[in-house]
Amino acid sequence: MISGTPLSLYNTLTRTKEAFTPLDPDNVRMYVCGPTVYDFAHIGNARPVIVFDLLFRLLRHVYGADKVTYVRNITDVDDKINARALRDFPDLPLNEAIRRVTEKTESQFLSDVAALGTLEPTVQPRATDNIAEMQALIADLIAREHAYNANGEVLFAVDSMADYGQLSGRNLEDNLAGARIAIDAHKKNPADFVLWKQSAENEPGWDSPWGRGRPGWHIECSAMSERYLGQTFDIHGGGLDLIFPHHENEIAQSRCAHGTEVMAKVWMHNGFLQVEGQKMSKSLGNFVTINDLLQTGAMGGHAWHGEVLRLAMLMTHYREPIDFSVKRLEEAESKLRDWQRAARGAETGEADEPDASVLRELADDLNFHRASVALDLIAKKANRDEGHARQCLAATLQFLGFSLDSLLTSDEGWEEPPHIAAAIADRLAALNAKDFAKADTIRKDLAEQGIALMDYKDEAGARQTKWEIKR
RNA sequence: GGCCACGUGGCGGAGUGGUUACGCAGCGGAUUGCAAAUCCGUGUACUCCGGUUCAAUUCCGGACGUGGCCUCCA
Repeated sequence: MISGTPLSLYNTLTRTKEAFTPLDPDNVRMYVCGPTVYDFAHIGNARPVIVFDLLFRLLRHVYGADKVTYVRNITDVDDKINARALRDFPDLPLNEAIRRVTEKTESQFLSDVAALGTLEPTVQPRATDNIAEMQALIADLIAREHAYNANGEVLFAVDSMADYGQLSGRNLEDNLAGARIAIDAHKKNPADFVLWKQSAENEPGWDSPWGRGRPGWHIECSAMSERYLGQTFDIHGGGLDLIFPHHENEIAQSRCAHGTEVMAKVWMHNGFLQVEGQKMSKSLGNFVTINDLLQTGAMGGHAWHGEVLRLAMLMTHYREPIDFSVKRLEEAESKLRDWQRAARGAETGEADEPDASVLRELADDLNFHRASVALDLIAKKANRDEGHARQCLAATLQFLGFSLDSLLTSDEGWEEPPHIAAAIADRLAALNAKDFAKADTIRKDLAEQGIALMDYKDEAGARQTKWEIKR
């Protein structure tokens, strides 16, 4: 362990916080459920992306940047995708229509997510590139008598697994009590779920020993995690809502196919999100996509920087519910600006280490909020010019996925317009001549261009001016 | 009906069996030609009802409230 930081993570499987020990410190392996690419990702989708990016960064720091494998899948086979393809491209052949939908949505997702300050996962496999692996897994399950063929569907037999339901803490009787499971005559147990289903002519399908069809929802993650991470790996993450049935069924498939006791050692789940105190839904009209926030005034009347969204998301512990609101975004924005102001002028290099106290807080089940308190303290020291606080703050911000000037200068390709420097020089000359009227005029002109000027005195006591973009 | 979270001061949000969380906003002060930025100081809290305890916001039980899952929704 490079930094000697002991990690402790909350494990849904045991409902406790546990010391984390990787199976192989030279290859720490994490799988996170990624998007189904049929529509813009909403801000709820952004939460696991951001949370597990933070964990990825922490793991890379602790075990080494090249010793962590992070897999986030792209689900590009799904009935919602089919429906969208038929709706949007009714005149194209189905496969072509589907390809259009998934390619467009995937690239949109990747650019949205990049704006949130996230690193790219090591591998981002697509379901459609892993059909053969899924079929092999299903064949194994049938061979081991954990799956059966009925009515043209291959189903997983939950009764064949003694400890099915371990992750979600529910037993099969509980599920039946709800009486909301469709009783299908062809299922041996109503809780049995589909591994492979037949496709009609107008549905995408692949040839298989069980006829032309397509995979069930859960099997892709079992197949892809095995392919890239092995039969047993360290961490599996996703949203709270995936615990049941998705993750429960992934576990059932993988363990039964491989005859293993464990699929992933640690299961981590982020909490849900509301918008302005209400459940996010299209019918309530408060459905907000990442892209809306980055590009439009859908929330708060103007677009928000991706790093502001990142901070707004991390301000609350990942397992707690979040109420996503304009007020929260404003608070995140002013906090990030405070940090960037305090870090300004820092000279950073590759050797700069993130702050130890920040790392310590993050190592405690990703307690970002306590880490941010530590960051506030460093920022305060930086503002007082204490020691290496400024460098430390800058390095820590970058480690956490924030840039050093995104809120102080303009977004992309920003270069300081020469007239700003000239105007500042003119104004300083005016000030030294005690021509305050002229100085104020210059400041007002720049303010109208969105540039805020701030006077201060340098170490020699001479008057200086700095500037930043104001909103 | 079953299972699972959560309920902290104006807001955000940690944490703890007894001692200031912290941040934002507010207020007071310093600094400043003015302003901004920055620094210093400062008030308000733990949903309700029982129980355990010398002591509970923190443990236990219950109530109420909010949200999630049991419907291929992160």
